[in-house]
Amino acid sequence: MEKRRSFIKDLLQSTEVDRDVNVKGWVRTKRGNKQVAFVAVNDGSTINNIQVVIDIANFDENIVKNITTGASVNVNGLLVKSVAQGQNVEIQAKEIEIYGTADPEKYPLQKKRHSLEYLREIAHLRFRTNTFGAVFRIRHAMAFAIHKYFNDKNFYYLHSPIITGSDAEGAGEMFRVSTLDIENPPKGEDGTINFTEDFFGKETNLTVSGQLEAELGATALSNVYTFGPTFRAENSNTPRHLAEFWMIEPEMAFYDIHDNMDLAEDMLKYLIKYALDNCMDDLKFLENRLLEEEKNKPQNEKSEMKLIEKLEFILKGNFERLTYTEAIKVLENSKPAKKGKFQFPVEWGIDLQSEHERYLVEKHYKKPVILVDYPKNIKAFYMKQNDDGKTVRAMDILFPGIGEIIGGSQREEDYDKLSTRIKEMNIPEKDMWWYLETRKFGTVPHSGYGLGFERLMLFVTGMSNIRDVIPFPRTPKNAEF
RNA sequence: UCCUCAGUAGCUCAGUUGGUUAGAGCACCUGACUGUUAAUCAGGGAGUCGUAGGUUCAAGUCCUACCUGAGGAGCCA
Repeated sequence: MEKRRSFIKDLLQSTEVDRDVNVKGWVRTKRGNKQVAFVAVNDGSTINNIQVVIDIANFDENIVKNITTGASVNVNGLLVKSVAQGQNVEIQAKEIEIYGTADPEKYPLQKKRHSLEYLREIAHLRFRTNTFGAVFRIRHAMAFAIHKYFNDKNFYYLHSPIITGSDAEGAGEMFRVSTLDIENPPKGEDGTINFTEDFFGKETNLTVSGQLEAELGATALSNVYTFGPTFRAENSNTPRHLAEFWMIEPEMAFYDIHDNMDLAEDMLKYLIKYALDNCMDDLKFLENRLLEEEKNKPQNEKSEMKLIEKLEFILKGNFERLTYTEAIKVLENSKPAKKGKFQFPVEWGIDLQSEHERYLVEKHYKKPVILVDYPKNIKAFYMKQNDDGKTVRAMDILFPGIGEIIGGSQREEDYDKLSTRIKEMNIPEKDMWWYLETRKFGTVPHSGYGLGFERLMLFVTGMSNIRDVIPFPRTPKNAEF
């Protein structure tokens, strides 16, 4: 009797009407009068709801009463052309089963729009909103597109370890992993904690980067990428940082820094195009949401482009590529520098501040910028040294509104140069023996980069807080859910 | 971690130089309406004013500390 369940996404596109269908989902709204009720049902397959029309006379009073915002329902009915404006098809209900009621007095979501801050406090339910439905459908699409992109390019997906015994990445503070009794840890004669009694027989932490391990893979498989969770115990309280985030780290043998930049730019464009080709309904919703949000803002705070326009714009042109040294010159000759408007003065050798990056991307070039050849003193030990003795082949890709979305480099493949640099920077060499051996045996020029998945998500969705593009954000003082 | 701002009904917010019984919109409930589209109209219930101290005849309002959130900065992806 009961038809197989259809997804609402498919029914809304169907031209085959006057047939029995079954949908299962959650009630978004109910409208109507004594005779007829209109129930908007959503099953997550699309941002759009299907309208279920209930002839009240044909249904038990309790059923109709319990169809409230948030309730889960099983609907059998006839898919028909809608006689009213607003939707092409709707379902004339024949049977309705309520799986679970949602007490309207207590259900925290209303038909009306909520603030993102409030929804963050009910992250277990925020999936049921249009905004987060859209965001997480896009998040899936982006994750899928990343695998597809690399797979189509002969990259292998490499699982780098989550637990790491090396703290040499230098990418930030780490979370310790230990099974020792925290109240009463075993101690050596000198009073320090004896980690040889710990689970792994040594100090271990959650990974801050899979890069070093990816490099090992690349020295045999040629092209690999990692895509996994990454953990940083930094006390960062910004809309761009998480303590737990997802990072994509491709690593390519026989790639120099230019090949590296080409790949990174191509990949970003591919991902943005994928979103435009596959997530239009959700993007349109998010675009309207942004317009609504900016309605009351003063003109100078409004975005210059609408969301979809902004994404299409990225596809059109090439990213601006220049060296760090050239960027410093541009900044030195800029209006804000001459008027003393920068809070941090510009000079060769400094690490660029947010205000400098934003000037380059948002004011000067007005498009994504790739900076290369940074001073070696402000970059990591593994980056390939240039012949000038001052710079390394590092590259950062800066996006409008986001800042650094990708950081990467050509890696130093020369054993002597690398081990000298490790000594100079006081990195514990004994922990790095395996990394150094790849330079001892059949070393090759190679490159790679790290893409912050949530930063990509910020850009693609137009959301402004990184906590709203990951299902369960982990930030300082917050690990609820 | 630093700087700034905020915390009042389920949600979003107003609340004057400190002064009667703390308000509005939405949501919710009840009623009306023969097809609604954030439905509409009428009525109703709803509050430990973030927490703890302090000043005062009197504190939502002033002071101190703390908690939580947001924005900016640093760290970075």
